[in-house]
Amino acid sequence: MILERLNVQNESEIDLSSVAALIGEPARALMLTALMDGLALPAGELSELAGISPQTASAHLTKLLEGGLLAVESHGRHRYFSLAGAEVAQALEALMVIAPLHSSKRKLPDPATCYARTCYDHLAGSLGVMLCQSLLERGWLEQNRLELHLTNLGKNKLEGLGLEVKKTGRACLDWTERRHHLAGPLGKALTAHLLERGWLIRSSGRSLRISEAGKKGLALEFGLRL
Amino acid sequence: MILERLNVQNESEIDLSSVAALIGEPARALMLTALMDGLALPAGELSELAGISPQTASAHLTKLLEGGLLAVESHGRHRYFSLAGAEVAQALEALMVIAPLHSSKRKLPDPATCYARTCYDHLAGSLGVMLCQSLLERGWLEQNRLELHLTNLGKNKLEGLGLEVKKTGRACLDWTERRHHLAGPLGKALTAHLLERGWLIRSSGRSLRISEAGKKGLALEFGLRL
DNA sequence: AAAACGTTTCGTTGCACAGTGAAACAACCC
DNA sequence: GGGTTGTTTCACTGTGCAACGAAACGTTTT
Repeated sequence: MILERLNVQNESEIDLSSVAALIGEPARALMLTALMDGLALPAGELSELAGISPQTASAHLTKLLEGGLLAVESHGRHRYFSLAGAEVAQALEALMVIAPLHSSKRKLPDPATCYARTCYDHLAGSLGVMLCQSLLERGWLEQNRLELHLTNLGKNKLEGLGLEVKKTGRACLDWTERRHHLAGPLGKALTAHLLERGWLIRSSGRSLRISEAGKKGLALEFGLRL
Repeated sequence: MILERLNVQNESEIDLSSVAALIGEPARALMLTALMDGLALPAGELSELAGISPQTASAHLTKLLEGGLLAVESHGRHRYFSLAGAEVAQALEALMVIAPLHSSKRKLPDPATCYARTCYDHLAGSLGVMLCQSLLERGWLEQNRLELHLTNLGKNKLEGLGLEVKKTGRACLDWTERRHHLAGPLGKALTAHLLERGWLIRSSGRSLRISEAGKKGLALEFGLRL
């Protein structure tokens, strides 16, 4: 997980108006506000969110990066963008205060979404972090830097659930929890499994909720205390 | 069918990006920062400050007004613009924080400028406030709401200095001091006199400094303790 | 190996908007 | 009154930049 931050080529050119101009483009403003909860989102998702094509979004994200408003984290072929710091979120909030009508329209991070959501293709939120933690504690998973491998115990247990065992996992930083959750093919497969079984149910947006069966099942199979 | 005014008249159209876009234009940003001390400046001075023609400045100022970033006060043929509120200044500061180079380049209000500066055409800063205060205490000036009139004593004294006595003054709120100083024709004439005599010397920008002769003269003639 | 996917680069088009000169308007001065 | 000054309006030009299609690149998956 490499956190790169592009240095501004000509620093003397960057001033108040430049930063404001970066925010002052509807599509960019949408992407920035989407990141205000500190979550890191991939370029594609941001482009969808802003209602623009991936190419256009890429150009915008590059500018935001160069302007020091965003940080990026490359995960394979994905690039996860997040606000460069709390000061950026603060500035956005300050602007919202003086944006007449929208001070009422602005919504705080949804608690349900914080609890359980999809992070691209896998489970995130505090539930995702808890699950990952539990699998590590039980010895189903082994962590080597950012790689998460199934142990033999884990393989057996997952086979018992009818899951592919060839897949490998990857640690993904959860921005609401500031701890890792399980991503990569394994994370994707596991999440898909939980959805198929009806333990997790897609709610509005990326938010997820747990079914009654899911509560029992997750406690029984993965040792989660919910 | 002519589409009248695509400009944001409908407040529901105003959002984060619109406000940021207003600030994100170099000339407008310059004018806004010039107003960050809370001072109200006329359109002409703002256009000069931003290095643009009066027409262009007028267009910009109109937009800033419609966007709710500025307030305006008409005094005769002058229109004094000021920030619409403290929240605006706060947002501008928040933006300066995340403007890379300017976190180091950003200068707090210059102490010298805080001490003595021109406010359009008259003396402002703590020196301006002190002078106004002293003239009131000595009974040269009388205050009636925002009007500052010379008393007979004041007229005599100023005539002794070779100043016009027909002129009348106006109280102008000093934002660095949060107290009034002497403005209006009288303030202008008095300041011009101080400059002519070499008691005050124009420094960089609107900042002023006091000469040695000025220190003595101001103490002697106006009872200022410097 | 090939195929699928996420992302970026390139080339082009189109539009919003800052900028100006000329002129109108308004308030102040002598 | 006429002249001056501060500001705005109008009509027009030029350009910076967001947008997209097409294609290239790098990674992951089968």
